[in-house]
Amino acid sequence: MPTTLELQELLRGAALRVTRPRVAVLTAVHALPHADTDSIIGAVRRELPDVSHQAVYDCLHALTAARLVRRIQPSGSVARYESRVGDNHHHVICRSCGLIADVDCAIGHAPCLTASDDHGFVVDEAEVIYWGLCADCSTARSS
Amino acid sequence: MPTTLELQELLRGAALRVTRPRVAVLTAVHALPHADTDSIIGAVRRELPDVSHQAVYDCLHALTAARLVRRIQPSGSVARYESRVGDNHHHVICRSCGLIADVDCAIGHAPCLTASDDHGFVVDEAEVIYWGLCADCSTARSS
DNA sequence: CCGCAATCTTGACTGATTCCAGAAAACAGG
DNA sequence: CCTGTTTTCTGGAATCAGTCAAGATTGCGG
Repeated sequence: MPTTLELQELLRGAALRVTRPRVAVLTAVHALPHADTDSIIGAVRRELPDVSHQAVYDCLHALTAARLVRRIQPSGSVARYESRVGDNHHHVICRSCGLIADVDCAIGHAPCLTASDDHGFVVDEAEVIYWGLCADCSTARSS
Repeated sequence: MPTTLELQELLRGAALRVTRPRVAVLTAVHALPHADTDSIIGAVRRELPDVSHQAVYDCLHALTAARLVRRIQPSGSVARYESRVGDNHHHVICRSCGLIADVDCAIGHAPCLTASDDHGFVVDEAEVIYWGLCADCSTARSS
């Protein structure tokens, strides 16, 4: 969990102005992995009650563009954000309760980046989502 | 491209009633790979001008539940539907123009289904999305 | 300390998708 | 072929995430 100072350095390093809402949004994303926008707005307002939802959307877009956070959006879910960036990890998602967990790729560092036929595409990222049931839901269902 | 009769058989085989809108929706999904809902509504209405958008949504849900079509929803895009099901293929998506193409998995028949640490999840499907630039956009950009 | 932009606020708006209740159509048995 | 039951379709209204626009603020380099 980075300190406020470290987060400010992150922002400066990305050539972004350091504003209270941005620090609060960054803090929230670090504190709540895979949170949706609503949860982030809630967390931000616990510190700065008067931040508009618009500001949170703007911050999230700016942070995403600067690669300080990553946006993920599994089918049937609203946008979610996470702070782990640049380490090429993937996600397991529970079909029943929506729980999301991180997984490091089984194949290696830059996994699956080779499609068998790339149709002329220049591929720069492979995103993998594993669908299934989390431990709790799977137990609940089989009993 | 299956005939209308074959599509009707598909519906019957899935224990779904054979209705004109359903056949039209199935036809549209087969004819327009990766089409969004609007395009499908348009295609359906070319044959049956009076179908409501609600009926199309219902059909798509019913067909999805019956596994006759597959719903895909990449980040930042509306829901799209495709007719290839059960053959474990994946998608390349162009970041610039949104073009979607099919790719067979490079690793084999049931690829990537093994996460390195599954967190107790029972995984039943791995979905892979390759992000990049399609041939056209990549040419346009480098020139 | 100044001034320029970038950023934030407010509030309305869009567009995709869903919900609801009544009307209509399809399958099964007679 | 005909009726009843069940499922589907229609049309309209509601919801919800996310976006737009204009004006007020604020961070930051000089």
